[in-house]
Amino acid sequence: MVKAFVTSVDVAQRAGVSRSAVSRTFTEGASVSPEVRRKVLQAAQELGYRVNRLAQGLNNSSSNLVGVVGANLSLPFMAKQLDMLSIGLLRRGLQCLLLNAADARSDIAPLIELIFEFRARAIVVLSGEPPMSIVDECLANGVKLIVINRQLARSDTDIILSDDIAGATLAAERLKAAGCQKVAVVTSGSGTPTQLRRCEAFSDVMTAAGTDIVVWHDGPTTYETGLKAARELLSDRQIDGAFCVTDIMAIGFLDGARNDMGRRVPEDLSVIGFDDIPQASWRSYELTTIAQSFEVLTEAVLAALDHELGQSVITNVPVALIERGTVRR
Amino acid sequence: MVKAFVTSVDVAQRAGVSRSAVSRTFTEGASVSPEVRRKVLQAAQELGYRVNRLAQGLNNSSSNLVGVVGANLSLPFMAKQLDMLSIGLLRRGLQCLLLNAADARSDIAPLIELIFEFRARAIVVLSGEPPMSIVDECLANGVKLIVINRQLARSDTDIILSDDIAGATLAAERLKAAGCQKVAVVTSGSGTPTQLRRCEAFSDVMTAAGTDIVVWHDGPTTYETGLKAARELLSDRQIDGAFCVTDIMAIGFLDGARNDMGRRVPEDLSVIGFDDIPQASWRSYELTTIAQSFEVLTEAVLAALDHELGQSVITNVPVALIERGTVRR
DNA sequence: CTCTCCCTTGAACACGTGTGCAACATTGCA
DNA sequence: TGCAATGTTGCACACGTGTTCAAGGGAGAG
Repeated sequence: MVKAFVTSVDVAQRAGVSRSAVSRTFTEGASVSPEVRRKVLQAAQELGYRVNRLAQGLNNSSSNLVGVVGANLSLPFMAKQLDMLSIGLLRRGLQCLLLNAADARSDIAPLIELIFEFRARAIVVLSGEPPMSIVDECLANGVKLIVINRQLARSDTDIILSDDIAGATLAAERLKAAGCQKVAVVTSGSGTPTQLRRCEAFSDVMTAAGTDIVVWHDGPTTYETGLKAARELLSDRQIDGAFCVTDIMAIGFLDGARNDMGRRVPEDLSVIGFDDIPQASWRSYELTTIAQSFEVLTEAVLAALDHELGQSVITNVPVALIERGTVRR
Repeated sequence: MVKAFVTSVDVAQRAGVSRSAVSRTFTEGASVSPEVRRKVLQAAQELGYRVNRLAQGLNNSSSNLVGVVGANLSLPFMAKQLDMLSIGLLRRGLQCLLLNAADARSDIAPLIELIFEFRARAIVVLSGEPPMSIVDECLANGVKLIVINRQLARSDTDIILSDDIAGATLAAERLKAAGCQKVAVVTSGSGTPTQLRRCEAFSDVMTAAGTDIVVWHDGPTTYETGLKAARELLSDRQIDGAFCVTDIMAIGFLDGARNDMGRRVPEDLSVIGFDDIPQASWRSYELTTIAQSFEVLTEAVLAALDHELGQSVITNVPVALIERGTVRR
């Protein structure tokens, strides 16, 4: 350590006032005379003073940090979510403590522990399942817990869910309207609640309509998984429709169907995805998909930050069918 | 605030020892008897004690935080970079304070200010140009500054650069070998140092070889920009090669060339990109590109964290040509 | 038994801030 | 002039740690 940071004591000394005056100058709505304020600001400027947020946080036993737990940040859906969230937090004067769980199936408990240790104001879980015990600890310690698209059977936590069931139903109806006779459902082997819900809701509608369905699940939620699904499924030439529970897999599936399995889309095969990631609109795909508004989702998280502690607000992010070119009209 | 967190005083009381003993139990290499340690650990367990990292940081006037400044996190290149970096930091026992600059051209000074206020151990700049004054402040306050792919003419800062010049040269040689007669260079209008270097180095090689080149630049670094470039450039039917300084633009360019401008790739037109983002290997693109190893880049950043303060280490991340299918053989 | 040495323990301080409280200065009004 | 009311200022405390320092205690050697 070469030299310590400038403290409020230094500033006070230079300005010839008490340390309290310095603190008050930088505190919104505190009572300071214009004269003192001017002197303090000048001294602070000259010395290069910055508030020590650690001390600040220690003092009011809470920081402005918000812990964000995510995984697979390079997947488009997660990246987009994190991008918008981190901007929104910053705009609200909050800072984003990013904890990357690396693997979607890894245990996030130690990461949440870390967030506690920093006395963060809130925890946002984008990936993984928080252990139940955490919920109580959050409540006891005044930390807001916000859970996105996770299965968490608690009535005292903010939960934000994209409307998977409505979305999957929209997808099913659309494929039925396209006249599909035998339909594949493609999902990963990770078994996240979101994917399970989509899968199940879709299957329900289809079986109710008497349409043949075949469910395929394996591997992580990636492009390669979609590709693999196409190669394995499409040897069955009867399959003329597919619902991929995630755009990233849908895109892989499309590529496999066209390039490896010689299908024309949408003439021979209709494909529909979920999420509306940026790549879905790329010219090579023009993927018909179920969109969930990233704006609405982000706003919901930010709004949840202001909710009462222990209040349970379940926000459903609305979905909409985006017609592009991968389903027969 | 419903209730305060458990403190070391509470634990000490319960265990019937002094607070020092508690602190020592949780400090690596401190001297505690096995008996006391056991009692402390048990009490801590029962009460749910966690260290307060704010107090900890205040005490040793430095936190384990590392400030990361980025922008456009949803672009694949940035997302991948952030993903690997945040994992690496966590593995080393450091926490990632993510500051999203939103726009690549926006001023990052206030964000860096924030990092200072948190007494972070280091600042990693992935996007934007830090003001010169920051460099001195970092030095004065013992904060490590690590700059990635930025133009920063300082000899006392860690700078990590992908080898843009070598990469651009590789690209140029490859297009020459493909027999291209008139070549376009596609870059964004943002004028980031990396893009400028690639653009310039490529142009140098090509003009030296006497090959016709036309430089196009406009808009942000996005898919849409690449698309637009193709539409505007390819009315000129003489153009038979293109170097896009970023994969994301190369992919847009490819889509525009094939779908809007009726070009066959690589028969009529050779396209080469830079970065080797995940999408470049997707079956619909199979983009020939210049790869920079994300692993090497990340390792370089992590290694830089251990360097002496004020030491200048310029790391060149090596590049390699990845042959796929968009350049004629 | 005495002395030395080593290990363990608790008290006290420092880290930098926000704020309650009491003292003080100033103004307005009667 | 006297008094109340208002606005400003400094002192002192609390926030929760890690660490220095001196003291205590036990063991081993002479």
